[in-house]
Amino acid sequence: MTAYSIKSSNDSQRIASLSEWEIAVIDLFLNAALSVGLPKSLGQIYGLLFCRDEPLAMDEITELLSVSKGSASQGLRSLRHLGAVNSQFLPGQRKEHFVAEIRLRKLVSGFLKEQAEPHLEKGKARLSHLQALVDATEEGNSAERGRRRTNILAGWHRQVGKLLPLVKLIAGKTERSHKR
Amino acid sequence: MTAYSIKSSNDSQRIASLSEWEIAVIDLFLNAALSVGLPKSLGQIYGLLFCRDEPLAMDEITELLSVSKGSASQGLRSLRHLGAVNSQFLPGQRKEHFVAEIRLRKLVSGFLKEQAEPHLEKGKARLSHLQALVDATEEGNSAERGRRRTNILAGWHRQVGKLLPLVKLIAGKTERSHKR
DNA sequence: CAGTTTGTTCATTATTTCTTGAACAAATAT
DNA sequence: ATATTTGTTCAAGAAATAATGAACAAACTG
Repeated sequence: MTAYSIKSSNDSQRIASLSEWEIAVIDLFLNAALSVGLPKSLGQIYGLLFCRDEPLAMDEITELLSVSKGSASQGLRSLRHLGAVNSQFLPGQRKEHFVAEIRLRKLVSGFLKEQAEPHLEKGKARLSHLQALVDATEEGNSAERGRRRTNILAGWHRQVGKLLPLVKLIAGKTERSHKR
Repeated sequence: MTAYSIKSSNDSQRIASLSEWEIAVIDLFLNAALSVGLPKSLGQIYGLLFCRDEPLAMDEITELLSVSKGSASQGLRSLRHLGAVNSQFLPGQRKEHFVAEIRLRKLVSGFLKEQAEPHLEKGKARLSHLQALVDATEEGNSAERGRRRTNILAGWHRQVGKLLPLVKLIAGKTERSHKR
């Protein structure tokens, strides 16, 4: 789980090596990604960008992490969708360069927006479907039970709908400015 | 994704069939489980128990869902760890019987306790490790950068630590009593 | 205590998910 | 226009994860 090219000390040349602490950070994000159900390459890429002050281009990423071009391309796309990285085209440079978003609030809300909200939406549809099925059930124990359960689910749905915005809020609440 | 034995109407015999709305509920929980990174069998089992008023035994579960004994056994254990099902031994009955926990607050807090908190704990250890690595880095750009990043991570860690208890609270906040 | 019933474990198998890399497209440079 | 650089897509392979079922253990039963 750790096989990058380490660089012992001085740091001036742009790419081609990771310091030990950077490797540890990358590994940290790798694990964090897995634990929220995202592919590990997303974690690695974000971790690397998180370490660096200067924007990195895709080929620097593939080299430093030894991941394929395909993974880097797809990974960066997902990270952009999640709002976890931003890209910029430096004037004069052909390549697109990537930077990590480090504001926790943005990370959390991006994650919720991409991962949680779509499920909530689908849930709404499923609830109606369920409602219809219960209505189509001939009266009896089952129909009655179905109604009770549908009500519970609808209540949960409401609750979670209220919860998400609050989480976003709180995640940014006491956040201090980080000097760059 | 839907191949249970459906039962068209009247419901009195204990097991051996699922009504249409129950199948829909089970499928709903199957999807919910996958979306929070749990195996689908957990979702199915919970979904089934959620539908029923009476406690079910393991063999009823395996039969109704056509899952293996192994899956049911392991699935029920996980669900118990998560606090999502409770078991009871009815007097006179040999078999253990299972019931779904339907209080959202309990479900959320169980989930967080089992899934999130351990990661937070590990995170603490990782942060110290990281700190050590940075301290061991010879002074220069990299060390300075490492310090800044470590501070950011420590801040996030604190934030998330504050967030979790709040989520648990809010999840139960306005919950109404559901009649049984 | 032999015979059931009930439930767990774990090696194998099946399924799902991720990664790779080569082929392609788009944009810039010569 | 042709060649080069940059980035995307997607089928095939690799890796990770979950499900199965047979062998086992434990607890009851007569």
